[in-house]
Amino acid sequence: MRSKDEHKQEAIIRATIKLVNEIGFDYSSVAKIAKEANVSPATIYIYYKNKEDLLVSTYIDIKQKMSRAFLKDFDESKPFRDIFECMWLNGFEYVAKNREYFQFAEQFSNSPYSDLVDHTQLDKHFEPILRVIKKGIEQKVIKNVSFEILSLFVFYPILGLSNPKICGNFELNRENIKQAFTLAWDAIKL
Amino acid sequence: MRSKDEHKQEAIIRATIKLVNEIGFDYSSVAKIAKEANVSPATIYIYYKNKEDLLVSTYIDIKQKMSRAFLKDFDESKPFRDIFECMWLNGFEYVAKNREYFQFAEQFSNSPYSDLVDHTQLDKHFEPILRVIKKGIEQKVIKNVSFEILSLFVFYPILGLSNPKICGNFELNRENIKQAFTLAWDAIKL
Amino acid sequence: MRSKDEHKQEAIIRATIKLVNEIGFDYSSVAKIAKEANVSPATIYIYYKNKEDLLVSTYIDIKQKMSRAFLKDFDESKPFRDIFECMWLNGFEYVAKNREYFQFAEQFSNSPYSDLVDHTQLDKHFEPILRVIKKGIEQKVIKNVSFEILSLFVFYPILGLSNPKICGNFELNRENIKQAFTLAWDAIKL
Amino acid sequence: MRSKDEHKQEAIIRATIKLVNEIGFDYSSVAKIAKEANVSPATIYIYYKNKEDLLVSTYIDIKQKMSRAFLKDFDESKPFRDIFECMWLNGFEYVAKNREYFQFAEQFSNSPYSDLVDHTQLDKHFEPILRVIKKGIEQKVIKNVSFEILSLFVFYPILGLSNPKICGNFELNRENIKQAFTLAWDAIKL
DNA sequence: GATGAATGAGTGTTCATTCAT
DNA sequence: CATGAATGAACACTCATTCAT
Repeated sequence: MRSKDEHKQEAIIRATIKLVNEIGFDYSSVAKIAKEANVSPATIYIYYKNKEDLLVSTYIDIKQKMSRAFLKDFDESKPFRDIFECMWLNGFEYVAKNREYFQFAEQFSNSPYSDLVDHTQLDKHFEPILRVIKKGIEQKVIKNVSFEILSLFVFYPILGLSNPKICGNFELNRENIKQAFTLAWDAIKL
Repeated sequence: MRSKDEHKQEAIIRATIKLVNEIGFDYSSVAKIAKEANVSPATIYIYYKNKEDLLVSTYIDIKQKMSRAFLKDFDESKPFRDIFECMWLNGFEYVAKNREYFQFAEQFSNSPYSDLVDHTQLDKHFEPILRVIKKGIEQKVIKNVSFEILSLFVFYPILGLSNPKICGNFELNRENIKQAFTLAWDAIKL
Repeated sequence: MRSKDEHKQEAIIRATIKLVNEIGFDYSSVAKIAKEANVSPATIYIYYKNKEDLLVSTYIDIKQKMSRAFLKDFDESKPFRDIFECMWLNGFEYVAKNREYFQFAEQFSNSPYSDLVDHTQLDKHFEPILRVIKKGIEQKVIKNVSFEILSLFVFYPILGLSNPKICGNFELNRENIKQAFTLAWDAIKL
Repeated sequence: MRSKDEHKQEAIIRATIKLVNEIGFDYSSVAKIAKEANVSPATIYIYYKNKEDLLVSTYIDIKQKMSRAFLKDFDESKPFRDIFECMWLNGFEYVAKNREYFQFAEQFSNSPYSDLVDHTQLDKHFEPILRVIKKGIEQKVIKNVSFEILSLFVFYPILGLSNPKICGNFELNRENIKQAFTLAWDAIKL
């Protein structure tokens, strides 16, 4: 018996993300992904039940990595603004360094496959963020707005940075990041 | 290209937007769009060169309507903050009332078709906005950040509101809108 | 608009029967049938919903033709033995002249597609036969056995004649037919 | 090829017959048969050269068992009618008790695999039957018809009984069998 | 002997598009 | 102008079979 080749599975995931970003969600057929990964189309079906499974699994993988990045060095005992800054910068940096992941994620969440994901399950990983935000509101450090609105003005812009169609030739230097964070903070601070 | 024909063309556009939003970009085949519009597949090729043309045209149409909405009652002689508020609220209202347009636009800009659009041409419609922003920076009313960053924290969140996957059960009442605008304004004001 | 080409549909049916008989039910793929009929695989889907529909329709078509053949010159006023002989010989002749139909039918009824046919509906065409048989039993001309058993010893053998694997090099001349009918009649007569 | 192995081989044969009867010849893939037999697909290729070999071997196995059943208690010294009755009833009983075997056999003989079987070899097992029939004809006990026709009216109906599509809800009790034999005998007796 | 990973060729079906009417 | 018939190419997926372990 041959054992499952980790390299192959990784190659498949890489090929999936690459192709989806290059030619879009639709045109990324199983055959093309297989070719890009130097693998037979049939091989993909050893690792994944079907195309849906491949895409959903890849998405969940990315999301989990993302939540881990956001919560790196998370220390709830620090003052709100420090926690928030740490979290935001972590997120920013991670997205910036892994743009291709988030292009994929963006395309995925705009596809019908998105409905197949158990979002409440996935959101659990982001629960600590929610908790901190609530505390910030209680302490009257930030505005009392719903998490949806806050998210749209504070975290959603981060994802926009991964979209080369929105800011393709935009350089993410230290100064830019600082500026961007200032906008995010000013938006929510009281 | 009069009367009866425009009915058909409109039906095709409506069907395109509806299907793309309901079943996603990839599954929206020409045949299905034709059926939804009560038209033969061949008829679509009378009004549009091919599928690409249909989708691109629909996108441009939406974008133009959007720029017109943003610039309604545009009066460059007013003070910056008034112009900005008017513009932002117009945009917000229009997006809120035409969510399906922007779901389509979102899906479109994440597809490879997006590359086929002459963005510089499209951006011309938004040129007055750019001009006002620049003036605001010169007058030291708002922060001196690149248009890309500003856009991400001020206008990009508006689009997020049209995405039911982001804020599906979120009610857009007068108070919410006011709150949201406050966040946008606080983000950029000096 | 091009109108549906009867020749094409006929060619598809002919190709289906021919291929099923030559290479068997399993190996008769849609692609092969299309090639045999000098038609694109996609064309088959204009005339039939799917492969199942193609096969089931072909089967029903054959069965209806068969019932019509059995009941040719059917005259219920004649004496039982005459009706029976006429019916049986009609059937024999038809099967003999259209062996390929019945090879297909045999293969079909041994396939899982068979379950998809509304047999009670199909059997209605054979209802007159059933009625005559019952009368024969009442008049004590033939043995009082269930229709299933009678059918197996009287009509089922007819179908066997169409199977070249059972009697491939068997010549069906006038004398043979007479002999065969004698066996059938002796089997059931009282 | 001892102990444990025979268990496996038997399991494979059982799984083959079961699956072919349940889901049909075409859908019975090697992978599915392997799963049903709790065995790896590769294992099947230890016992059989390929799928064809598996199916053909299974068929021959069934046929041999059948000929042995027909010829149980075969005693050529008895009068013709007794030999015939014994043979026929043996056959009937065996088929009735092993319907699944004959469903498989029926499907097999309608498949292209059937051509791969050396029928003259197989028919040797039935040679004693042929010999007896010939004697019956010489002794003017039965009609002088070709073995093919005789077979169709006497033995072929027996196989029909194994086909649930022909007589699914038909109960095979002692009386039925007697009746059926009477039909068979009346058909051929002079 | 026995296995599951691996695959090229094939499956049924739908695609975007063209064509004759 | 408008249509449904027609199609080659592509789709997601499964096949029988082989191979390294």
